[in-house]
Amino acid sequence: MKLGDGHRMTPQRREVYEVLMEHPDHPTATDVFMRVKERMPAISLATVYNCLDTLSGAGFIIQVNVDREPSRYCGNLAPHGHFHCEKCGTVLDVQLKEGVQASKAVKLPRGAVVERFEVAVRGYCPQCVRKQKIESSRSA
Amino acid sequence: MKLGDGHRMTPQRREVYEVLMEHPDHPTATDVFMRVKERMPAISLATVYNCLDTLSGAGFIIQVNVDREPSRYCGNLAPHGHFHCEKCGTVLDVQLKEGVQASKAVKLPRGAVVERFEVAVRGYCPQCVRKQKIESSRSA
DNA sequence: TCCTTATCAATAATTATTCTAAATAAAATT
DNA sequence: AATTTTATTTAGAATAATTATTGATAAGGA
Ligand SMILES: [Mn+2]
Ligand SMILES: [Mn+2]
Ligand SMILES: [Zn+2]
Ligand SMILES: [Zn+2]
Repeated sequence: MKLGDGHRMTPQRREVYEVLMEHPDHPTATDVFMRVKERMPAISLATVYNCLDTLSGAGFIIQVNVDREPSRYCGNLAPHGHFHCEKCGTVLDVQLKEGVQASKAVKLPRGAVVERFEVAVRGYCPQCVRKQKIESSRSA
Repeated sequence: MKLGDGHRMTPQRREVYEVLMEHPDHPTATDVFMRVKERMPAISLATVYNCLDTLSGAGFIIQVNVDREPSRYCGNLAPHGHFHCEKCGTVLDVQLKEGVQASKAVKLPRGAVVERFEVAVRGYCPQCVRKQKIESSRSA
């Protein structure tokens, strides 16, 4: 993996990247920090932030924002949307259906240039919905 | 306008709401603060935050998040997406084309319950694109 | 009226993130 | 190889947006 721009693939960057690939669960910077620390105890949170920034700047990973919550990071480079569970906080990749793209989905102002298109769905994940149902049936 | 829940429509809340309706340009909390302050010099930024929170909690306005930037607020309750200009920071409402809704646009995990569906487009607004073109043609 | 709840504004605190500065390391140049 | 330059890491300080706390004030209901 080359980073370009005179950026080097350092051990820290490699670990950060590996961790993201091993567990594609959209961890936060702090999550990544804790995971990398297991194998590289001397690493600092600031370095993890730097690595995540460099890697996303170079296009190897994507920064995913969930409202005002801490940013999460995603190694899936295919176009996709995100589902955020409001109960348990899980973030899942969701595939965009065929033909769902900026120019098709919204009426863009004439002359605008599109750089990015984001689709986010918020709600309750199947697991949380199931639990909720069980609880409400018990109290009924 | 009733807020429900025992929440009152106070003068501060009314001003905050009015300001949002007068200029539907997706102002930040600080923008709203500055605008309200003109007519209500004693108001504090914290109160503006409280009002924005109460109003969005009650569903009268929508909190719009632009990456990690400060939240913006929108009085347009119709379903719509947002276009963010990466050059000048403008946030524009964009209409969703017919049939663009969560269940149609993405392959949701089976059993998930949708609460919200957000579409964001990032890029350069027509004005910035025009300026850019003029500049590049001048230097060419 | 008395009691409860809601609100406001000031300020402190929190949180995520970025910046600073010194130390280290790799790459490029001599 | 030695020197110079550039990139990187780290710890800790700083920042910016937002939230929580608190004490004072104001409604609303019994
Ligand atoms: Mn993803
Ligand atoms: Mn809007
Ligand atoms: Zn869940
Ligand atoms: Zn613009």
